[in-house]
Amino acid sequence: MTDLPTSDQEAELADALREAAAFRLTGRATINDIARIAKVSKKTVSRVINESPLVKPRTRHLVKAIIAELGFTPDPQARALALRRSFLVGLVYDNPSPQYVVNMQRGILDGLEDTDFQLVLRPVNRSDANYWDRLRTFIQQHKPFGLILPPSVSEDEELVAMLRENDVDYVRIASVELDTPARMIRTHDAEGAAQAARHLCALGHTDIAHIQGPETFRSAHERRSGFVRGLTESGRTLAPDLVAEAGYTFESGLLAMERLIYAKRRPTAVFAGNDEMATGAYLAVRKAGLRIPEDISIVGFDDTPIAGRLWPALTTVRLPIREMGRAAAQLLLAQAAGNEPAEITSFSPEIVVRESTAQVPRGN
Amino acid sequence: MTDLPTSDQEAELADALREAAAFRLTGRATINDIARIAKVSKKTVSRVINESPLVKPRTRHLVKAIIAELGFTPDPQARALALRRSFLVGLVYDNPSPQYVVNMQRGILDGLEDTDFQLVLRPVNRSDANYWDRLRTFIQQHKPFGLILPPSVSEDEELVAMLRENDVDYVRIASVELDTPARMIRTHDAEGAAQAARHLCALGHTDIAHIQGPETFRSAHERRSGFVRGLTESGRTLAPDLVAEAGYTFESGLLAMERLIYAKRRPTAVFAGNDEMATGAYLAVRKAGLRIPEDISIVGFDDTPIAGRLWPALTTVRLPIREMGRAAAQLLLAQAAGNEPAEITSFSPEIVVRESTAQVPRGN
DNA sequence: TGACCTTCTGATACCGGTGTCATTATCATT
DNA sequence: AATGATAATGACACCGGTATCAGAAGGTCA
Repeated sequence: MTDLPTSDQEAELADALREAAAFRLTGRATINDIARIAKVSKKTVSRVINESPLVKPRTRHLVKAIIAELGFTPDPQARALALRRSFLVGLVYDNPSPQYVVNMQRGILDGLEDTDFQLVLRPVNRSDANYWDRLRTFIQQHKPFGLILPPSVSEDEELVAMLRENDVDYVRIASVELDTPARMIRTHDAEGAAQAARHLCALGHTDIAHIQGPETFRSAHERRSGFVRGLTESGRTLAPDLVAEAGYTFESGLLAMERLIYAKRRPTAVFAGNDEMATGAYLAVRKAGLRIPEDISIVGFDDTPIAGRLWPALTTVRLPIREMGRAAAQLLLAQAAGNEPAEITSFSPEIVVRESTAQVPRGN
Repeated sequence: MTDLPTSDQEAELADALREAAAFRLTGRATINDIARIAKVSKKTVSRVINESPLVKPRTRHLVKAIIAELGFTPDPQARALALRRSFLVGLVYDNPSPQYVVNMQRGILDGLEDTDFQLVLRPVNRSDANYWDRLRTFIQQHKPFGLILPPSVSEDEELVAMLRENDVDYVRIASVELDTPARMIRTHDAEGAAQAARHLCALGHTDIAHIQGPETFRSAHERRSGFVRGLTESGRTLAPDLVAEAGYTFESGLLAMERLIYAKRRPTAVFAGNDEMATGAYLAVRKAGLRIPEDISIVGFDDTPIAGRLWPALTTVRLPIREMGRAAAQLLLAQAAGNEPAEITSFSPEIVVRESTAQVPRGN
């Protein structure tokens, strides 16, 4: 009965809206203003904002109408204070590839669009002894809602333990299964690397080298072991002297490639652990007066924007980094809403064949 | 007399520190805890935190000692609520060059390091009609401490007016003088472009083209007019049919270069308005089967990381983007502290000659 | 010594929300 | 119509800081 529209109720609503309209230009409305105009307590308004089921539909409609009329949005600072938790989402990274990070940022921003959450950047230096302390200080001060941890930060179990202690949500992005489906985005790097191996083998290469990422990155291991698996499937092996370790950076890729070029047996194809190192490899090949792909084929990993800008365009293993960022943000929001996905969100990389790979040169 | 150290005072301090130490592991301290232990009111503690001169030295030392002992830091959310102003610094950008933005981010993060301020990212789309509304909503909700406005957002006077109305500090980064020294970082793009012109003229080029940035960017104008000035000084002119407008993006640079290559009179040198477009130009030149720099010399602008990763390495006009970001952050902090610089902070670009430019080809 | 002026300090309200818990409507039952 | 159970609401304290303003402490001067 009570919830049927009655002229009585409509009059009440009209009255309130009139009052709201009059209030409108006074400045920004607060929960108190809404409560006063709706003639309810601020707690009831708070309930409406938070979608509590404990509000009579009639009341809810009235309050919502006034909120809409005044364009009211709750103050994030006040909420943060009361909830002991802010609306910041931190992206913590120690990633040597800037391209990777930008793309991830974009994805996270996509996922956070039209929410109250703000993305804040927390670059760290894992090799710095007090990186840990600084991050803990940040967390305890700013009480971020959650953190997004791309590789390799995602692999730091101590860090994660600290987050749990401090009751901060997080999402880990990694190439191995490290956590529950609610807290994890998985990439199948090994599979992508195996595809790269198959591609090079299909082109007839046998002297195949690998520029490996740093030992401290799980992804570097995954990519290498997947690559080895792919080679094995095709009856090839990865010769130990054709593996050069580098640091996922351009410069280290350049140096690693130089070592390979001047090795006893020069490879005809190289798989670099990421695009950044592949770009360095390009330069080393050019400096040596060799041609890509005629003399040496190169394959990268990630498919960051630079891959398509190089010449010849880089054949690489595409990881949908931006989409991963978006998924990570959404996963964080889902945690907030209490929704636990049943399965790990995972992304499978796929090789993108461009122009940096070709048949093995004759005479080899 | 009162301020001389007395055994009495030392005893008081020791007592308080003992109590503080005992408190230590109870959790995170608040201003109330400090006040209780120091036996002063919270307002006095607040005064000490805010460096108010109205506190007796003796009291100040006592309170500071306890703060240090407990590692207390004021809660940013509570402060934000009381001050009606948060500790967020927003980077608002609508910049087609991701490299530019990353570098700027880094600089800002450098400048904000070890402060309470957090960098939040606000990418916008200036051509989107409601970009303005979204930004206003952000500002009114999150009450950022200040915003950093790189080109081209910095040129939007309406936006700036809105910021003033809402009492938000800001720093504008632009190639023209748009504001007071306290709110402005200036780059002398025209001078950099003139250097590019002189460089190309010195190499003997006469058929010189320009890939211009979008009309909506002041920097595009500055760079073009500076370039024209440089050419004029050397007795050359910029032929209208050798100007191609593009959008500061890789793809648009590619298309613009293609137009130039297939123009009636093919240029022997091209000055691109930024590195992103220069990268596109590289690809167009390669696709046409031409060589850099033997057939065509290319100069970029910005010196983003990609410049050194291209082959041949790109000759470009270096803008210290990261340093500019740091300076912008520091300027914002200076505004907070009430320090007004007397002169505009400005940065002069400088040409970096690499391998993409050479003597004009024989026969031209 | 008392009047008066500074310099310090603290009680209290406030910023704009949320949590707790008691109280009031509302409804189904008997 | 009275009863009890459940749904809906509000009073009040609280989150951790800052602002206001009155009052206390200390110093100067006649």
